[in-house]
Amino acid sequence: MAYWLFKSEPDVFGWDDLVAKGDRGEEWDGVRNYQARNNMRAMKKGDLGLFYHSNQGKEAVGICEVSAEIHPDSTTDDPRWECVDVKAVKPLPRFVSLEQAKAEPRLKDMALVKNTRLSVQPVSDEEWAVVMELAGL
DNA sequence: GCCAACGTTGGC
DNA sequence: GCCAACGTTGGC
Repeated sequence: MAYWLFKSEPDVFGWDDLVAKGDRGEEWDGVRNYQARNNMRAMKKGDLGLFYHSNQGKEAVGICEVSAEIHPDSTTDDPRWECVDVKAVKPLPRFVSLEQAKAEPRLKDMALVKNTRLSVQPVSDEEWAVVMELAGL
């Protein structure tokens, strides 16, 4: 199983919004970046991801799960853009901030730290384990 | 609100 | 196919 990180601005669509969607989850639409899309193409149903609040909070707040694999993005007619569905699994007992990630040597290569503008990122097994530790899981 | 980083677009 | 111009993201 692979791990990922999904970025969203809480003002637009935050963790609480995903939780409100329940088990059906929500389409991760609106991605217009090839790298991010390619990451979504690689996702399998059941993969887990960190839900990260960009701009406000700047912290990972919860764990979500890929509930549907890649399919066309319903918000555009452009066939290039596809997306997956995600659903909330559980909130993190302790949020893990960007600041913490930057301060943690084991996370120095994390895409979150190195490539701040990428909205859908892969997370390695090792990075996932460290984040879980910081989150109190 | 500013600006750096970076991706995309379009002229040549 | 290169590269300048432009747009967007996201941290600060």
